[in-house]
Amino acid sequence: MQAFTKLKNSFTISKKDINLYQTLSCGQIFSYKQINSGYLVFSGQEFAYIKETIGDYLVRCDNVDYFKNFFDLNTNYDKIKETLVQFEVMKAPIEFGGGIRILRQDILETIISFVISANNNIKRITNTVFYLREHFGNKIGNFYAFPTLIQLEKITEQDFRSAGAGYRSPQLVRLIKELKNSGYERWGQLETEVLKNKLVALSGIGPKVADCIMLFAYGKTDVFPVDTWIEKVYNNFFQKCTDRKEIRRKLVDKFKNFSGFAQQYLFFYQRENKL
DNA sequence: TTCCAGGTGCATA
DNA sequence: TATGCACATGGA
Repeated sequence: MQAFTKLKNSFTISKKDINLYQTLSCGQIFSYKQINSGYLVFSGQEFAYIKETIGDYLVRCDNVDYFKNFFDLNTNYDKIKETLVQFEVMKAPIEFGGGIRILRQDILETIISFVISANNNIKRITNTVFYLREHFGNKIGNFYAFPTLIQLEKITEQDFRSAGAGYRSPQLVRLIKELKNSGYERWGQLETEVLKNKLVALSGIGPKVADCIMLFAYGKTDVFPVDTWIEKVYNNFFQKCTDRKEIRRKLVDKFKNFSGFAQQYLFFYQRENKL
């Protein structure tokens, strides 16, 4: 019997409100697997099995509240898209990937995953994150949770290298020490700039990784992670510029509290179409 | 073989 | 404060 058939609870999400393929493959999450009948989604100590039906997605999990928050179901994305589509540059990306929702992911997993993401590709990041789960995390059903901070503290630099973290391995060991007693779990209450200063003070976290963590774990939407793909977007659709700090400043100034949403629609559009 | 991938840290000026 | 280089590693 498959482990996910033992999950205790379920709820549905209408396909009008989400496109799961777009939401999972747009680069915001590394811990999911597409299987024949649907998706397995992992976050921190939880997981869900999601089955696609004609009109909606059936989410089976143990912790319904966790996954309703995870999929950001209290946010009205129609209103967000109505606002963004007024910008000419957003019309095609929203038409193409309008089913994306920003996930509210486990903070610790997001921090570690996006430090691994630096100068890396999504396939390899995914493999490294799953290696960490399978070698150091708690067993949940037939699967593995992301390691807790206590479990992460036991991982050596060589372990991280074996996981494929490469030259980021010593930074990860240092980062985990810094996270202990930092109170990072409660930083969501901080103003965006205060939170950013706290994050970039940690090992392995620069401005771009901090923006990703703020958007995907702390729910801050007045941020605009600028990576190699967004640099291409900016040069294709705005103007020629290689200064990522300047690109970020201009895009946040343009999209304000909708920046994080705009970023995901643009990122997905650029990456899927290799424009 | 070379380039690229959800960049960051560090030395130098 | 700004610039430039080194850093693992696998796929295209």
